[in-house]
Amino acid sequence: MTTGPRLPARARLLKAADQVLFDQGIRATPVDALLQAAEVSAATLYTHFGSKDALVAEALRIRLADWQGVWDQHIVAADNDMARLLAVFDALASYRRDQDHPSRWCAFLAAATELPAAAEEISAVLAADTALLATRLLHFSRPLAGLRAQDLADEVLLAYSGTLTAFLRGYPHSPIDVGRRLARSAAEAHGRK
Amino acid sequence: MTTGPRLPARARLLKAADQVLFDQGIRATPVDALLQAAEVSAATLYTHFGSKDALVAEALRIRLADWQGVWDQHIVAADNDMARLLAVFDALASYRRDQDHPSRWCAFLAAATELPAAAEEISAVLAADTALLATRLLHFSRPLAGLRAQDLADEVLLAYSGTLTAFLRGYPHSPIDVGRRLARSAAEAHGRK
DNA sequence: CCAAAAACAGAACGCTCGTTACAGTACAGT
DNA sequence: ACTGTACTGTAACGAGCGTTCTGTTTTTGG
Repeated sequence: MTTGPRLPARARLLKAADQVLFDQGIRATPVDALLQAAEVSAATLYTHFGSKDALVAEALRIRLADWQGVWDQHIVAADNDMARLLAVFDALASYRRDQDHPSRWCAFLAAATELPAAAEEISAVLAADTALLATRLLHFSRPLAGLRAQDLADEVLLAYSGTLTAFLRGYPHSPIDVGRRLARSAAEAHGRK
Repeated sequence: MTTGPRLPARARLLKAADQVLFDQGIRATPVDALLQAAEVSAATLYTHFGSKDALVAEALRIRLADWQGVWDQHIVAADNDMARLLAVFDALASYRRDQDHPSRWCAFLAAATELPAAAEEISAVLAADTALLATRLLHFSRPLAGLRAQDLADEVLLAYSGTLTAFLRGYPHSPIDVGRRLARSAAEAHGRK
């Protein structure tokens, strides 16, 4: 534990939210548990965020930005078209290995499921995540599938989503490897034509 | 509307649970809404099931049995190895087309997400669903991938799960078709080797 | 060093939800 | 007709939750 000089209350709250909420469940975690994890008083939470939902939304936005950053790193490290397309799986592996971001499967999909009547704010993050994936995967699909790029991008997004879901199923065959294989064979199939 | 001679209370409850709970959200739907949808009084629910969670569990078990039945039909209708492997996607399409079973994406995955501290009873259904998928897909993979059957089965399960998740994302490119394509190219890739 | 802002602990409020209790009604089988 | 079972409508309870309030203490900056 790198306990440093103790973060300010707002940051502690966001960190606790990210670590507890998306791992134990959003609705299943009462505000009190969050306060305890963040070592913060109730009043502080509500002066900073106004509501639990707003804190959830902010934590989701930050998680999306973090995730995007990790993905970026794996993209620049890739040295060919196929590796760039598959970088999303390496990014997922490294993001999940990071103990700072435990989560049962996917924070965005979980939020959409747990808060169906979610404030615009919350469902917007899942939309943003989906849009980010769709845009980038389409971009990386072009050199591999040409006119069929959209089809390949759809397929890789599906493989990626399936990988996330496999964590929820507790399926034992290292989902990330399976997802990568699936995406690769889809890409090769398009390349052949 | 085929309003028949009105089902008994227990059946009305299970039907309402299946239709409302898995579409609007399990936790998001209060018991009162269920009672109203089933046209049943509170006492009746609790004499029959004992708790909301028990009703959820029973509705999930029935849904799994129904789904398995639909899948069965599409398996026997298939006339070659590839069609049998891909029948799971046709079954999904026909199950979703059925107005009796609306659901935002997948009842079992939703239940696992919404009720993380779920009674053994509830999480067991997701485990049973996963086991059913794993077993059957492995069986249908064998003639297509031989020794690599397990790998292919894992891949198809991932494609299937990804398809379900795509509904939650609201992704616009008919997820079932994408999933089927993905599964097919995985199978062909194994067949080639 | 002092004033202003930020954070604190803890109690309390109001609401929703799951669940139960109660008294009354429809209807089956014998 | 009688008895038991299934069901109804309504009201109430108790717990848990998100949120707010009060007064006090700590931190910060000029």
